[in-house]
Amino acid sequence: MNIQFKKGVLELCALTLLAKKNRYGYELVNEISKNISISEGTIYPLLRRLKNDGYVTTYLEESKEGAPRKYYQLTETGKKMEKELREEWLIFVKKVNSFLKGGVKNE
Amino acid sequence: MNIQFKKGVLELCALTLLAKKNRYGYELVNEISKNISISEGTIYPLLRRLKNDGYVTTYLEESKEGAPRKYYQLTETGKKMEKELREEWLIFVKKVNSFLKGGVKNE
DNA sequence: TATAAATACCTTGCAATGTATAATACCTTG
DNA sequence: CAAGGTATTATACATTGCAAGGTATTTATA
Repeated sequence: MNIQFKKGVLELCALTLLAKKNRYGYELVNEISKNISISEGTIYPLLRRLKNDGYVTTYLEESKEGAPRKYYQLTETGKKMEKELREEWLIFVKKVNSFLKGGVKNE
Repeated sequence: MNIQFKKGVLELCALTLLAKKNRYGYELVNEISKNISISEGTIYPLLRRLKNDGYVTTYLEESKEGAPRKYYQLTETGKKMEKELREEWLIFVKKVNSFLKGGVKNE
């Protein structure tokens, strides 16, 4: 899969999944991997960015299956960001598709 | 507009426009800019990459309106690439949209 | 003639972000 | 206690878009 397509979209995917419920990093990797190939080395730095930017907060919880899990929870800013990014994405896709269909305006 | 969304997509846009007819760099900047904000500093390096990778060939033509124009022409490899990238893009969009609609499989 | 503006091309350094790889740590099972 | 799955983190790297700046040509303006 084209690596470049993913840039910026993974953030949207992560925010979207977190908008439904709190999840831990490893879980996000697995969920996203079902549709888009992705590795751990991608998600964890992304989650740290989201936290640094104030879009999520984190808390630890024990797990019966291994190491403790760090859960990520959207902040209000994060929820707002999720909506904005989603809208931007839909507009962007429309514009690109208008190219593919040969319909460049004013030509 | 989100910069990251553009990654890789601009290449597809350029290839798509070139699939219709040969164009010069400055023209591509203007055409793409009608839909997606883009600067010359993005297109010229991109076109050089396309040439280095064998997707386009170039030739010069005089212009009455300014400096000579460097036209870009798709090679056979370039045409193939355009199709592939287009298909990859459409598949990718579908996958992302399946996230946005909340329909992550196997959940 | 000189100056400005538009056209057209190119280069450099930077920022953002995905990847590969490895290290660390926890827990369960044999 | 060693092995392997679970889970997080860190580092070095590659790609690509952007801003800023530069060059050259033509035409219009002063």
